[in-house]
Amino acid sequence: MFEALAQYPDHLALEGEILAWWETEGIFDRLREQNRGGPRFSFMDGPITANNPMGAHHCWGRTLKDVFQRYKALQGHELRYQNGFDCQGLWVEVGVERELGLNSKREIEEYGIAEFAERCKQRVAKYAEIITDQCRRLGMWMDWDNDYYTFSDTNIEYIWRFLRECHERDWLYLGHRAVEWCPRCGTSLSQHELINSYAELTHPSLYVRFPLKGRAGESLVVWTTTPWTLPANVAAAVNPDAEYGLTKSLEWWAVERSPDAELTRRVRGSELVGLEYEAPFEHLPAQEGVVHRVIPWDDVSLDEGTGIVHIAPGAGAEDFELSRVHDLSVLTPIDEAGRFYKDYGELEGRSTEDVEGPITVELERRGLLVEAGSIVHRYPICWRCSTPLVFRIADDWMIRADEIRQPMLDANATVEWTPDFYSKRMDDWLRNMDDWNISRRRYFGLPLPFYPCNSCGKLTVIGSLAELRERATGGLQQLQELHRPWIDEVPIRCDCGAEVRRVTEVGDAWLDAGIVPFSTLGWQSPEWKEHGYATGAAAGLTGADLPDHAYWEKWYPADWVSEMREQIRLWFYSQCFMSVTLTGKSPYRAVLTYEKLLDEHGREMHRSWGNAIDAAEALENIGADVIRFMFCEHVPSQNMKFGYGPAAEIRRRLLTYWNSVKFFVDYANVDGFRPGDEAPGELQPLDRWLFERTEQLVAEISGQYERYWTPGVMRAFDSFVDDLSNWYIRRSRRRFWNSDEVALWTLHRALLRSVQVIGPVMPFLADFLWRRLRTEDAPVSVFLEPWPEARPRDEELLREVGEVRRIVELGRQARGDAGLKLRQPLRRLVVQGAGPAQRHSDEIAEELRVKEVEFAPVEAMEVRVKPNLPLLGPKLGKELGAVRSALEAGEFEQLEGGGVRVNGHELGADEVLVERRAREGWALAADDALTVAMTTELDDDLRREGRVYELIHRVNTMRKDAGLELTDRIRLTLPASDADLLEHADWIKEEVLATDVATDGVSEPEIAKVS
RNA sequence: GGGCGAUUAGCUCAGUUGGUUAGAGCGCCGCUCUGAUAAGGCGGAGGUCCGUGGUUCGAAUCCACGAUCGCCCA
Repeated sequence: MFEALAQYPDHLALEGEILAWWETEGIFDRLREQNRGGPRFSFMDGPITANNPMGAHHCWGRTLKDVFQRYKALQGHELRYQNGFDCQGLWVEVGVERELGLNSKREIEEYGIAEFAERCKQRVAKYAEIITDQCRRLGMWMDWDNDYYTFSDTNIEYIWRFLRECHERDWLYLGHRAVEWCPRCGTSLSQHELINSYAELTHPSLYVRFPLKGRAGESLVVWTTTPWTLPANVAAAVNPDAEYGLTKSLEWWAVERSPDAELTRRVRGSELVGLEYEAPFEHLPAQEGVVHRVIPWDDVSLDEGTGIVHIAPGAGAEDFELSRVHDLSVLTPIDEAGRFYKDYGELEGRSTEDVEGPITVELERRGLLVEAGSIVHRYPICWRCSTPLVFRIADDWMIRADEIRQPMLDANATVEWTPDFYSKRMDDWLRNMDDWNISRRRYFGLPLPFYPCNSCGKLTVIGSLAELRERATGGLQQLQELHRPWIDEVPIRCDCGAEVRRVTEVGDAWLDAGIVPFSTLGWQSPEWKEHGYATGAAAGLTGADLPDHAYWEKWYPADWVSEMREQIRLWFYSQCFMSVTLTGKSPYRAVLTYEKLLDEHGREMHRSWGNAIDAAEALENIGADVIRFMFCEHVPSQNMKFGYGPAAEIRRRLLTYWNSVKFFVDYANVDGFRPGDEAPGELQPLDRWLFERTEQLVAEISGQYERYWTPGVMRAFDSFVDDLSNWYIRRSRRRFWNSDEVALWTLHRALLRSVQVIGPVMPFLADFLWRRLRTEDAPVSVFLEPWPEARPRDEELLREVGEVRRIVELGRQARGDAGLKLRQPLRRLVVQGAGPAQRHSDEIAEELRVKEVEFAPVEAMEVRVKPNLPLLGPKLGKELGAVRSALEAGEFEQLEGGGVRVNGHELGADEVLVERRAREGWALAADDALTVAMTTELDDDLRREGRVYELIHRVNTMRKDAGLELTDRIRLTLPASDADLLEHADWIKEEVLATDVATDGVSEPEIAKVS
């Protein structure tokens, strides 16, 4: 017996059941055991930040990762299944700050860096556990006890090795420049952290007068949206080629920016260069000795502002660059927290926002304000805490990118990207990448192993813990892990003999993630250490081994990685940077990338908008299989609209498949069917077709998995389910009622195969169904059954049945047009243009309920003759246009055998397409290849048969309404007016399972159950 | 300003070598099947396949230019 299926799948319940069963039976372990020693499939998991529970968008990537790992495993590959957690850096720090209610670096330091680090570790441990549970619930099979944690000492040491390599190549330097700075976090951010972090903000829009010296009454007018930068002004830039004009109120503007003003003088920008002016805040101590001049700058825009740009090198990136060219003073107005230094008078200690009002008032008071308003524009904000960023001069540790740029481009050329155009995005990023700013002035992160010596000036970069120990002058006892504050208490001896302390900066978190192909695979580890990866902060969190170099050789580089698109400038980049530096080649061979998750109306998901769906919520309400189905069906290069509406649709679509299985189980059980290896009899044509159709499914789906293209997998599955349900099962229903074991065997086999190939996408449903359908000698789980090999297919048979289905469709269309419902039998059907479908005339007759089927030319009125383009295009070339219009105009002559003569060409029957219309007494439908026509005339016999079909339908509906079982027998009583139907009494009895049928004085048919 | 995508039915989206009447799901209307039945099937309405040029016998598809939107760089 097969265990019966409920009427509808309860996804949540069955997923819970399967999840528990996987666990108790150790299915995943058995799969890994089975594949041990198989060909490797190396997948490298990009670390997920263990700082929050998962959002719905995480399920996208996690689904894809699991789908392809499962597929490869089903093919017998050995996999590592190592999951990774991103554990340190600004992200985690900000989470902990919020948790503790800390709001500045000063408060963190007061709280204590050691305690703060402990809280960071606790937070990571907590969310790693939550994320793990959520991934499990999603059906992800990973080696959950052996995750990598990027804050392990092992990981840190490998980054140290990389940094020392950079130092040996002379790529490391301390950059001095204007950088984007988060005043709340108190650190600069690097190029790849700025993207996507913009907000529409309202800022002041001020037009300010800079009085020119020695030009009585004349002023430059500049425009600024950052009044706080005015106290640091040292120059004004004009476009040397642009035209500037003096207005009647003696103000200089670019002519283009003041088109309506009456100008008293016009000059080129170059003529203004060198003039000196009075800066609005030159009375401040910080401004002492600064000469304010007009400088030329080709990039001065004439699209906004006044065409004259105020320059503050200490508060803007381009301004800073200009300061080098023109030897300008650099005034740094604000400190790490974004507050004014003390030589800025009464601005001291105030934030950039706080001073906006006072500065505006002051300008107004001194008559320097031409116009004040406000502007809404896109402005960069901190990616973690959303504080608007400012520019600051800072000394940051940088890695030079120029030397590695071309090798990285070369490496990227070897990578197979899906979708392929992302390869160009990566190239573009690489061509444009700046030097890598790796330093963050923070607490819980990778400690940069930089020890600059104040006495001899040498920079020592420590490459390993062993080296640190060797060179340490103290502090080793308290070094519990390679994190602040402990690491800061370990000074080293410089080559010159001086004691040197580490710089206080920590590293960019993308160093942590990028080193993973080395740290987790034991790149330079001389020996295998069991559980050796769980070092430092990761101790106790994971049982991961530290493998040896041979292992690295085996598993590097990854065959495949998959992350969202923004990882191009993050993980794909940092990983590639580090790999190309250390090995000269790309760390991954193939990449699958996907876009962004939006809500179901296409808006971004935001917690504050109330439209965000987190993973827990989605899993509880939608279920894992349906979520996975949705992600797999979606084309990854497009943003995806996710929500409960689309989920409900998927659930409904899955019903057809569920019903197909349920149909099989119900009938197999009625008959006590036990499937064997071999068919229990000769396959009928339709069985052979389904057999081939199933082979085709396997081949198609395998091909789509091979190209990492889940939409192709889903399309193949969808069309198979349609063929299975709406052709094979429907056509074969009668055979199932009659316990035809060959049909049951064929259907069973098709179901097993389809369950198997869709298993990677919907693992719960697949195993649930597999467990009901499997034979006793089959593995208990679908994931322990080797992937089926697609055998050579009988394409001819697939085409043949395709043609039959097309004929039936056209026949239904013809019936519909003529208003003849299917219950009314018709006399004759003529099909023209059919090939192999001729072997299926009985099936066609039955589907279309006609008495005779004839394959012959249809006699019909010919309406139009059209050229068969694929044939005639190549043959006629330019002539085709003339032939086409002649045919359209009816200027042709018909030939024997269906050809035509037109414009001097003789075209064969296959080279033209004839459109027809039905004659009187016929219903007709046609496409280009096939024409189907049937007689519409009814005689008494046909009408009577039609009534019998109506009766059977009605009685069966009554049976159902009366709640009878499929096997219950009835007695049927008909009204006297239906006496003529008794001619078909045997047929009726068979169809409604009646022991007898008779007429009586009833007005409507009546049924009674026979006990 | 440079680069990468997208633009197809009311909505959501497919469309892999250029081919006749451009598809699917949802929604709407009508019909229909019925031992899969709170499903299924058929049909209809609804498309200048963003626009303009070009290549070609033939373009949603290839090329160029432009528009709009999204993303990346400057």
